[in-house]
Amino acid sequence: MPRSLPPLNALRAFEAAGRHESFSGAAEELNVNHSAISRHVRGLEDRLGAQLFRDLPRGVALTQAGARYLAAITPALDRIAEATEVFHQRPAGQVTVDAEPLFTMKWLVPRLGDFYARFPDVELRLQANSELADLSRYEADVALRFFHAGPANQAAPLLSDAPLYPFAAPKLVPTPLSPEELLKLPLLRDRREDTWRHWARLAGCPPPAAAASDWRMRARLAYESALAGHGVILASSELAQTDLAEGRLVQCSDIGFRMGSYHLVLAEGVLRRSAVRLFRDWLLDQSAALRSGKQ
Amino acid sequence: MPRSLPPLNALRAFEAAGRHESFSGAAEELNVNHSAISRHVRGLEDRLGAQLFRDLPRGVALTQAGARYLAAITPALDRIAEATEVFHQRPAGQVTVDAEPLFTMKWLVPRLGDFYARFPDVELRLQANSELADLSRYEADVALRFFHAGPANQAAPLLSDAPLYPFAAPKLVPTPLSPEELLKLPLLRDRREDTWRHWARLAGCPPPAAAASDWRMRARLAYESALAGHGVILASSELAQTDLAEGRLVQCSDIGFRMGSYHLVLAEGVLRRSAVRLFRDWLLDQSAALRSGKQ
DNA sequence: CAAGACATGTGCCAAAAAGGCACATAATGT
DNA sequence: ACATTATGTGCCTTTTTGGCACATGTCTTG
Repeated sequence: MPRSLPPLNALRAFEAAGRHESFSGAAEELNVNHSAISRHVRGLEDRLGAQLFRDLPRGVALTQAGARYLAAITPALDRIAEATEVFHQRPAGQVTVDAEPLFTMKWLVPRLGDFYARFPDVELRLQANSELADLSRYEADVALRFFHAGPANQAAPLLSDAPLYPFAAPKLVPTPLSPEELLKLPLLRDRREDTWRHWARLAGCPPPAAAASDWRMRARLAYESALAGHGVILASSELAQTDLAEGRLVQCSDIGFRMGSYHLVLAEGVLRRSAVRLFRDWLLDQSAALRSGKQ
Repeated sequence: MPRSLPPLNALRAFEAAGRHESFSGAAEELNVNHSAISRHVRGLEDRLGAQLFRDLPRGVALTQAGARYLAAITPALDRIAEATEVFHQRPAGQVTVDAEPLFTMKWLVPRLGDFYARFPDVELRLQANSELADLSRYEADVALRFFHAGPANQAAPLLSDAPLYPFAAPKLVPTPLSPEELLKLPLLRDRREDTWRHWARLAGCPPPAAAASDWRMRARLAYESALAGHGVILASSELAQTDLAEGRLVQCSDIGFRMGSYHLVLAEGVLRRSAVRLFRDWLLDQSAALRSGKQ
């Protein structure tokens, strides 16, 4: 049941001619010669097998069928024009974004160049907070947060569910290691979760013994320590992406797992602001592009 | 504020591609090569300055902006297709038409050839009644009636408001006459109205004396009598049109007047039937064409 | 893991559509 | 009668559209 549409350019000519009840008027509106309108309308009439205009001593008038048709076509084209309008306005405004520090630095900031280029008139205000707090407390419009979330969460769409893998500076570990060897290295531990214990279980090894370097630190510090070659970190492959690509980190093992995922949380009612909608759309597109394999 | 529409053919390509989330699929639907779709979409993206699709490892997916746009475009195109559909179906059905006998013969019947040619599957059932009767009494769908009507009547649109002029067979009156001479000829009078008295007043003459031939007869008979050369008739110039064109009648004077007009009356609810809508539209178009000077 | 199938991008060229110009017709108003 | 307005049409140019063939990159399958 492929839908059968009339020639759309002829339709635009007809619609303008119908509104003006004048081919010349339509021609002027569409910046073409009157003969173009005349031909389009005639072509459309032939194609539809119906007379749309009637000759007047001076000009033309819609027939009943033409008037009826016009009454359907005009709002349809209006709707198209309206939907298209959106792309022509350069949206402006501020968006306040609250995100976890490591995510901000390693995921968000590297992509913002694209956003700034596309929407130079939208001002992003970045805030870094680790805690899962009420958005209104920080006066943020959107927050990017890590949840131990279940599956699809309508209210908080997924941004990143990349699994955690072990990463280290290449000077510490020039080449992939066996799990046993890896667990003998200094393990950088996040302040909040003992992810290494979980990893060891997955790898089929005994839980790693506590060591001098096992001080648990904030994610941001742990990551910097890994970059400095002080140990191995379990980090999201998406966060590590740029450092991996530029050789500052290497992936030490194929064994990885998911602890949760990053999600987008919106403050009440902010979607009414076009700048916020824009940022949200852009974020979700970035996320989808990342997950679909390409950049 | 000329509305700015995107290239509509590109839009159709985008819409199909968006629905399928596949350029090949869209190409198949539109019976073109996939490269045509690819180019159209790219052109639209360039023109809108926004990305509508994202590359997938295999195929494409809509971006947020693309999805939002599609959601507006699809119903608009649907609406166009729906409105266009009407022209493709060959409407069928019966329409029962009740009209005054003279109007039927001299106005309606001469034009019906056009109707039959356009809508061969619509069956017209013609009835002739002189009286202004309830439509339902005759079981007619539409009636064509002469009113002494005021101006625009929404419920009963105008069909013909041509003025009455004196007509006669050329063998009786080979050339236009002065009113005085004209009033000496046998005057054919309609059974219901003494229109000659009115005409004489307009022409600035005394009311015509009663004569042997002044028998008032039905309009149809009066008209036939005029054709046969038995006298002069006051008749609507639109009704006399064909006989005038073919030389069976000549107009005897430029003095004319309006007694009322022919209108279209519809029975309750019959507009729900497409055949009736069609006949009504056709009638109104005929009427408008006639009044606008051309055929 | 190699081979084939899929899905899309692109250069090049041909076909088709659209548009402009000039002129014709027809009606209107001075 | 004549300029003006509004549209139809033949002829030609320009623009758009589309197809083909090939390239890339991925997924599937034996």
